[in-house]
Amino acid sequence: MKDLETTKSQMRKGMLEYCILLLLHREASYASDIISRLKEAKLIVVEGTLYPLLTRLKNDDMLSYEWVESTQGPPRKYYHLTPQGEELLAGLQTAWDELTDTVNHLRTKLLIAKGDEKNTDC
Amino acid sequence: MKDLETTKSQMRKGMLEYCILLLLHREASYASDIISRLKEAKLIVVEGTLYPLLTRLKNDDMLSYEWVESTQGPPRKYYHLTPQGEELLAGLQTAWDELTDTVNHLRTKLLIAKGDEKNTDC
DNA sequence: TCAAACTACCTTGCGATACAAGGTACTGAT
DNA sequence: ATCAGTACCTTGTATCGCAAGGTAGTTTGA
Repeated sequence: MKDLETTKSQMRKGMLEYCILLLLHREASYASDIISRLKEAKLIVVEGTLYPLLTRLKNDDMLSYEWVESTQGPPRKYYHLTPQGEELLAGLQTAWDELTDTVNHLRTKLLIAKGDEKNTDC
Repeated sequence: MKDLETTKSQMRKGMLEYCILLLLHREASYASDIISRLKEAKLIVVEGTLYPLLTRLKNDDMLSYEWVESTQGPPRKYYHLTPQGEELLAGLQTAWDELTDTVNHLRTKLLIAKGDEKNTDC
């Protein structure tokens, strides 16, 4: 039964963009490092997902970057939020809150109504 | 700037399946009614989204349905959860909780670290 | 010197999803 | 008989995440 895994994966869609903006809001970072940080936070992301996403955000003027030389290995592209990116982050913040409110509302209204029938305060 | 709308829409992916299982967990229902209920909960879903989703869940034995005659209009397909569907719902419940925990963790760790610097309890 | 390992960049092709738009069919009222 | 209302469903398009594969600079070690 692979459907649970599929849907769990689907649940992450869209939130990745939000989480990446969150990470970059604090401080500039580069792709490989972003992947490591998200993995620490239990959000597995791979290169084939992240690079197109960063490019999209850059093309929409939400991010910009500078090349920074590294003492070990090739140079790195450090991304940071533009003012527009900060606005987008604020908007996603609100969207995220509204969405969780909606789902939790549905949940308490529907699940408790069936599972927890001891509540007879009507 | 259409990117916010796009991403808000993305944030809903995967959660629709969860919300629909939530609705059907309480009582059987049919497609048009499910759309109305989700709209009340501020989750806009259209037919072209819902019908394929219901079919997918039925083909995976998460849902089953019966035709029920209506006093007004054509007969309706009333969907309800199978035992497997109940298991899936429980799994999605856990997945949802873990995901919101992860995101909220990232948020308090990163946003407050920058915006709210009065917290100097280190 | 040359090759292997490491790091970091990026692209291509696939499957899954949401949505817009359009189509079928039954019912009841004008 | 025709039109509005309800409920079903399908097709085509765009987007997204991911697996897999590719490029290139740096360091290490034989």
